Amino acid sequence: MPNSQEARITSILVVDDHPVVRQGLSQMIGQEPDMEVCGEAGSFDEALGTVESLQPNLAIIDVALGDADGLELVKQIASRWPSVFLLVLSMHSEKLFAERALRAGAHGYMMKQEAPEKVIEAIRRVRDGGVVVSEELQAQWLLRVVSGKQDTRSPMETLTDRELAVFRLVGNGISTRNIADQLNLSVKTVESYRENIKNKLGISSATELIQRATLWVRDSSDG
Amino acid sequence: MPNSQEARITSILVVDDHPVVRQGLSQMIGQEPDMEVCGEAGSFDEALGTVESLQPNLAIIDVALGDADGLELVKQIASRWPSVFLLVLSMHSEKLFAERALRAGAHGYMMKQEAPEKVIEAIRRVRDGGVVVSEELQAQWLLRVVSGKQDTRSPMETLTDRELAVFRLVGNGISTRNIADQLNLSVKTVESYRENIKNKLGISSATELIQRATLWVRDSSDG
DNA sequence: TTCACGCCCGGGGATTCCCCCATCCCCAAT
DNA sequence: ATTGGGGATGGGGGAATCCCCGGGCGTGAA
Repeated sequence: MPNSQEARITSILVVDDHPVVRQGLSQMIGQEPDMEVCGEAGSFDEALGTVESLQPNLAIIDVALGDADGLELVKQIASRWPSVFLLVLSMHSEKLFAERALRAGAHGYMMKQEAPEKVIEAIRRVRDGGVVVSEELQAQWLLRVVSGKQDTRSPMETLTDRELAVFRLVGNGISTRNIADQLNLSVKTVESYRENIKNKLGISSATELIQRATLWVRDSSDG
Repeated sequence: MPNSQEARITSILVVDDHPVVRQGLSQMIGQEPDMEVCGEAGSFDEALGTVESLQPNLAIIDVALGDADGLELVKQIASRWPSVFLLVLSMHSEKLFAERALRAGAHGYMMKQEAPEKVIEAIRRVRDGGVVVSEELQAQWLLRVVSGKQDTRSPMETLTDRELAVFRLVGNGISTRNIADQLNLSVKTVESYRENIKNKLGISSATELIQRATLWVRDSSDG
């Protein structure tokens, strides 16, 4: 069983709305002998279609697919094709998205800032059934478990997946109505999310909300 | 059809804090016969160093270099090595950064969402001394030239004192009502100013106005 | 003078804001 | 099995705003 390489090659689907990033990942993966890129997708719907038609062993997914939500894509793929391993890639801090990604059904989370070798290594570990998060975050989670129930999370980390998705779209300059259309929700629901966000972040007005969201999207940091 | 290809090859420096993106750009460029990647940089300082040591013909620069500001890098390179052509790449909408990039000294602005062929084409046009922005923005700027006199001023400079004051307050997250109180004006007056600003800056919605004002206030305070 | 333009204000319909609240579902603790 | 928390979804309704339209008033330039 340790032979016959052909059968062991991991087929990978790359999902990112930036062609440049897809190209980079495909190139990196193509240089490895034990994996290959079987397809690419640049949008939410395209990703679902290609997962169905290509049946990859693994998918690499960006959390920010333009105005679409990568975490939502992870949830849908995880529920409809549970055998597909999922590695989430993002430019955002792990503190904010790693836990959400894993809860959504992903097997690993990695930042785009990481070196190519790290990404390749992460793919192998996810493919082999492992879980990938940064060591700092692992240590932090362990600490949280050991030290009891201290909630040391920052306000941003208390946001729900949905709230965070709305927050990101607000930062992209999308109106409440368009956010509702984008997420297939009622305008009233989006309004509720915006209120919740404001409460959790200690924001009092809509203009401040747009401000904070704009700066957050631009700096892609946490806090 | 020309000869002596060697002498015509454009040497390019790729500046981005994400290795994956550098890999993608390098790969795309490497497939073209008339250009090559002579180096990569992942940070502000590294970029300055490699420009000095490698003397590339052209540099592709991301506006978001981690904590550093890509536009500031553009300014410095443009002033110290004026012969280096600069193409700014970003994941953000052109409406927010394209004009800033050009005024900082870049010769082109392109979004990462664009297809690889578009990026390659943009490199060639910048290399040949051209300017690259999206067609929509070109049309918008042309319209401004045609409709009025040849006003080479930045749209920001066309704002009147009052409009600028309102713009600054909007960027600080102050509501229309509070702006009116603060300036001892009617709410309707402030609304009119906001409308005027939107017209002059080519902004269509209130959220975009807050976005633009927020970003403007942010980097007119530290830079 | 005329004319352009900056400044100040208003009407009015559409939309959003903002604070209430309700329902449903899932899951965990009791 | 019951209770209770939290998340997701959305409604009501009054206030505030957005957004396009318009008007006056002053000043300086043609």
